[in-house]
Amino acid sequence: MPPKANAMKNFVEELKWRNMLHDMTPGTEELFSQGPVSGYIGFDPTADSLGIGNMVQVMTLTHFQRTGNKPIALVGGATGMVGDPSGKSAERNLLGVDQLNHNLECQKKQLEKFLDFEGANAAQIVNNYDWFKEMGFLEFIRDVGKHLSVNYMMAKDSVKNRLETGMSFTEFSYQLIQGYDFYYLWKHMGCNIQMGGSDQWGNITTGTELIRRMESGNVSALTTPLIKKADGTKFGKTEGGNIWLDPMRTSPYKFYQFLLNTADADIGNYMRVFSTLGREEIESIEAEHNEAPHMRLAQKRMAAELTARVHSSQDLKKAEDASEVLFGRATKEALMALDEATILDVFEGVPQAKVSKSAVEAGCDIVNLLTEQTGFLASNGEARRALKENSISINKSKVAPDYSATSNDLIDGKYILLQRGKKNYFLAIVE
RNA sequence: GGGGAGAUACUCAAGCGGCCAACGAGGACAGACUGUAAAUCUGUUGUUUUUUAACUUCGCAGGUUCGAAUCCUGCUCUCCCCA
Repeated sequence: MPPKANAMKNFVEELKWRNMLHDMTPGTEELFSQGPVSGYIGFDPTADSLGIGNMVQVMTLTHFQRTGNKPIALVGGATGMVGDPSGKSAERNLLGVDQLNHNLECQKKQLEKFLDFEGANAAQIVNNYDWFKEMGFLEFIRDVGKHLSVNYMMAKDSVKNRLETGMSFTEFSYQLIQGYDFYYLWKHMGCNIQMGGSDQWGNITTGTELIRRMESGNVSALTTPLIKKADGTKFGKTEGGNIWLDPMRTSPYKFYQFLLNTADADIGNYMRVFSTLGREEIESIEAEHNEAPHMRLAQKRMAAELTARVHSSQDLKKAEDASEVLFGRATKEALMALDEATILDVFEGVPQAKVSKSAVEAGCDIVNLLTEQTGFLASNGEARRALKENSISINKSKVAPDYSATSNDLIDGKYILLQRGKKNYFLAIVE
């Protein structure tokens, strides 16, 4: 499914115009000028799904592959057992082995969707547990640990920041484990560069240093800037929590909505990072967007592309339909025309309650429907207040306080969409 | 251990015997406006079939009083000062 590599464009150049280059070791550009490169990025199995934040690194690999290079995605079966101290102010709790393996498997499946496993520069997914499981402690500290000084390791920010508050030996040794990964991939798979977020710079350079000291190897490191919103807040988080790639955690609809709500100030940057569109195309979309920002062409375009890539084009279609019904000028007619499956999908996650059919057929007073029948609103007083505010809609049309719901209001003979204001939905299932 | 201050609705914070369902601010929700944005303006924010009405609420339990969030007693908790 991922697009084939296009004409051999230079990866570093590609990252530069996408604003995705934060730092790289000297000699990195020469490395790419010599032909296809094999490189890797590691993923930490802290959860059983990748979050949208991880998409930055997924996209780094995607751009890497599209410029003709061979990507390796590493899932951290071994490193996950230890815990990366980077950016953490306190010791991490270790995950149980079962949990870890579960997370690993789930992340691996997700990663498989994004890379191309065919052709000359086919992607690979590896698990560092595979080469650590055989290795004994003595072997490791003798063959690997001997090459780096504690002084060197202590100079890393991830360690330095913890000297005051304390840090276990386990976390201290994390960089060595990750460094050895790089060595192993370099030695056995010809991997010449490790990439990652800028917070990984320290860990990555431990690897390049290790390779230099162990076998005088010369490899590169490259990091991408941490993506954040123009207002300085963290990307990928909402009041509702993290945005996940797993549809069970974050529905495709919510995923789509999250992207659609991107601020104008961020959209240009996001398009560069998250889409595979070329420079000219992005610039022309931006120009068009600036002509009529309220149309949010850029947001729609990016949300569509990413939703389709992460989920599927069917999921995208549903998300777009759902958005149209919820936010567009969808009329009562459009809503009434929806089939049952779409309704359930659109209103998945919307609070629901069952209402007896006989009550509705007899004509159900609106206040009663809002409170006793459904529990949508807390009290009769609140319901009356809301009605007075003209904020209650049934099936997208406003209703007066003296309204009575009847079977005419049923969608597909069994649903009534209640709404308070624009954003609060409630689905009454009548049966 | 001694002394002092306090506990009020989602949060902060007035009230110190009747006019208190309780000022005000923030938040939240809604309406107008709008781009499913921001800002702004307006309204609502204890329950009860709209009410000049009733009921439940001001840490907990009692008491004084025609009447208490407001006074008294005990309890619980929080904070501050001196040891």
